Amino acid sequence: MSRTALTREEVLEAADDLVKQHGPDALTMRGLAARLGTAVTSIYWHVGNRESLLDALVERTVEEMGAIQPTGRTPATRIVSVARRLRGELHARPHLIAVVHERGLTERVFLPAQRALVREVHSAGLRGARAAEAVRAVQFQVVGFVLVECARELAPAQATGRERPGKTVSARKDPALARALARPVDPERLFTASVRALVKSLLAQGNN
Amino acid sequence: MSRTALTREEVLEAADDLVKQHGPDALTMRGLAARLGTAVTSIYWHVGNRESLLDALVERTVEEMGAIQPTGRTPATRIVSVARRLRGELHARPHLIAVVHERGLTERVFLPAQRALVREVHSAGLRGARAAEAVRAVQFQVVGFVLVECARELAPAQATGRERPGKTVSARKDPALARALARPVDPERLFTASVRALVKSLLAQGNN
DNA sequence: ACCTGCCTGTAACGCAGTTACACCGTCGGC
DNA sequence: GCCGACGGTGTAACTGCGTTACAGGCAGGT
Repeated sequence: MSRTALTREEVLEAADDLVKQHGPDALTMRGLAARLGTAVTSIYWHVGNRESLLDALVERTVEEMGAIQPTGRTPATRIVSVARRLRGELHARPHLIAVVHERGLTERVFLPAQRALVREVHSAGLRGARAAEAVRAVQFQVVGFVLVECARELAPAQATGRERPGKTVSARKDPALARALARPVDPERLFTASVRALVKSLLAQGNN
Repeated sequence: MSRTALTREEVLEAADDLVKQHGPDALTMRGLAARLGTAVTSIYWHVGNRESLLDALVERTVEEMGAIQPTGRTPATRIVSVARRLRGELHARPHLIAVVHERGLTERVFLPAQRALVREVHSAGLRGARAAEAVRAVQFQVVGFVLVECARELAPAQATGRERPGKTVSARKDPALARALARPVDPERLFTASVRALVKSLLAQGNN
């Protein structure tokens, strides 16, 4: 009956498609089996269970991302470029973020950028623990930011809440600020500004 | 039969307990009913459905957190203190983070610190869009960091991966860095350092 | 006495992950 | 040629989940 026998790779491919298109919740074992024109048990035979399937998907996608190369002249701009590229890669795979987060595989997503960051931080003159701290600060910053972004996208009518108007003292003194805070965030802009600010401080010698 | 009639508040309280102790996945309608010694339908009568129940829990907890007061002398240290306190509050409620994140209510969790941040940023001399950007950068930084922290805690044997030893160029030149990166992260330390670095840059005038 | 609104319980529906078990084909050994 | 092992598939079930249709119970107003 079976067309040419089912392979693990086929299963992963179909699962990846499903998750890419409709998110991780849409990945059901029965649905996957139906899509492949086979029975549930075959899926289990090839990939174990849903958990392993998701793990395999994460691994697959992270490898597909590969390493990240910096561009720019100064170490600071090169680090920022790495951060932006990492964010871009992650952002292009929102489904991955969801899966990774709910499975606690965040470390895994740190790695593609790690080596590049180490190199740049080092060439900026940072050594030892200080350098490691800088690398990790940037990693956390990027991944954290992307997580927040993804979470925000899930909320349609975010309903910024019942801000009683004119409540904040500064709101009166600085209407421009109030207006800016009322406007929706421009994540790209905010991200670049944040990373730039963070990196600038991290690379400055002798601060604490 | 019923002891003294079931009330919405009782339901919320029990649900809160359940989530606090065993995480949001442990909150099942049947389990909740059993814990309250009542039937499932009563739960539905009082809170609508699981979604609304979770929403109500988030609302409850965020209100319980209340506003956050800064301490310290300079605006920078005061902002850092707000960030640390917000992190502390969130960290004391890991269950809340999970729920909030998977429901896309991240904005909600930004608010307790918002007013304090606005005030401090303003008193540091930032105005208008620049000030708003600074406030948001700190908010994203804090919440993002906590999200990453929570995700990491879910992964028991994180398995930092197959780092082929000596692969990175800098690993040879800077063994201290390699060692520091191999060690587990100290989140508290890294958080403070990151926020401090970010704030320092944000408050510096005339940078871009 | 009866109706109405609030509240509770019984029993089911549909869908999820998972698995026990029977089956079918192919291939190596006799 | 036969037979058993093994890789792979299919049927049908189990459990547990959120949710709901429906049948009441109990108070109070008329």
